[in-house]
Amino acid sequence: MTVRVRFAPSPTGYLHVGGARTALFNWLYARHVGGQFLLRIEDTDRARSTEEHTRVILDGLTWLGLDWDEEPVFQGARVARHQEIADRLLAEGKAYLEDGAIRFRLPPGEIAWDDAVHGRISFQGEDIKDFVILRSDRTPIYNFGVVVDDIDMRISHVLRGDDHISNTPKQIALYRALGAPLPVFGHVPMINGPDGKKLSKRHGATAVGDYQHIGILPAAMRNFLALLGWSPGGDREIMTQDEMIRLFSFEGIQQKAAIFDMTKLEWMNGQYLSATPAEELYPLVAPRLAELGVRGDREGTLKAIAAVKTRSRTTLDVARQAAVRLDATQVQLDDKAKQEIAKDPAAYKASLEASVATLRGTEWNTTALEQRLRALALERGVAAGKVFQPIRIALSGGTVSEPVNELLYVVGKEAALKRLEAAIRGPR
RNA sequence: GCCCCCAUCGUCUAACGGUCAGGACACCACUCUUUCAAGGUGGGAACAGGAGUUCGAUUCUCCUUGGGGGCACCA
Repeated sequence: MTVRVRFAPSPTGYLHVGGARTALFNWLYARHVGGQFLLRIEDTDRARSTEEHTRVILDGLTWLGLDWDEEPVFQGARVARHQEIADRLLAEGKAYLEDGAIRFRLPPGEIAWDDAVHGRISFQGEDIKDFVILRSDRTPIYNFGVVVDDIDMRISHVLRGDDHISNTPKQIALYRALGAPLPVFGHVPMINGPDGKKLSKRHGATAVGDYQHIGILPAAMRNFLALLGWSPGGDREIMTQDEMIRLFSFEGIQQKAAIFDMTKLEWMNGQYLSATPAEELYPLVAPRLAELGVRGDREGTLKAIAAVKTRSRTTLDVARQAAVRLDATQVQLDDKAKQEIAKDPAAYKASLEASVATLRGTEWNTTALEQRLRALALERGVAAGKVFQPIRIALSGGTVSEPVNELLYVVGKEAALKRLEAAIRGPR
């Protein structure tokens, strides 16, 4: 039997991280067993979904590196089919008419299934009310539409959020009434905000687009999401997509809701940033630089990216720091830098003057720069830091950066000397 | 109210009857060092509670408590 799993988002114009994770689990499973990953879009007239809304979902999945195997199926396009099946149920006496709507008659008795993540879950038919499958205007209700579509799509595994557990017995009853074989159901736990409540907009960024926007790399997001509620066992943290596919299993899925930890996501993003070559980061950073009004040539920008990426947590960070290196107008003294200068303005100035004097005749590579500045410190009888830190401040406006010799190199000789001279002329 | 799910450091988790309960994020030291980050070393930090089962329970069963979800002519 071919495994066919599907992700079924509502086209709300917004791909929630919880949904994205469910999609990722479905996708990982499909790829793990060599099956197919399909999409079923839960659009209806009521949800007033648009092409634009659907686009956001598909783009989000693509951004995360998830691909699908067949054209997405749209619930809204299958109304005639839903009506046909509902009428059949009505004719067979398995459903009845009430106020013009068709209501499914829920048989008594146990309804249980072996959940892929929870194990056996059992409900009693008596506890579940008969439910409407076709409204009086003959449009289908979700619980009915999914079942008909999933049967027609030959879905073998339904992996979805925990919040669907109580829908499952209703759907199983429908499968039975329709004489269709049951898929494997699996319910993955929710993702909660820091307060333990369902992750929602008031917790801040909850859409994958938000994370893309603040400069999270898709690979980092994917890795982080995979580890939220799933574990391959052991101590693995950073994994490639292939490793995740190879290691994925339902047994590793947690039964407990997880809390979204932004700090860890940023840490993970930092890991990926450090490991990603500047060339790959360039297309992500360049547009940010443009937004900041910085234009630099590709080569200079690449140098700047390489210099700052290990100290960054997001591509936005990278862009901000690169901007300072590429464009003097982006330099702004921060509070710590001001304090540092204020300790002894005269010494700050004197040190810079001495540095400028030696730097003018220095060959512009990191080795030579370090040698000359260290020699200068020796000459002046001060610790190396006394020479480096004023330069760092004058060049970057802050007290934190890559090693100063590299900073000088990245900024470039002409621009660096200009900045140093400006700093000597006057703090402002 | 009824039904269902869940419960290991603050957070993400490992453990599948016998471990000094391990790792990661965060935090705190120390170290490295021209600053910071990274790295390295070390530290504090958890089995919700109570009954069983067992020679032995974090692990199996039941109860309590606590959290979450669902009970639409929404999806």
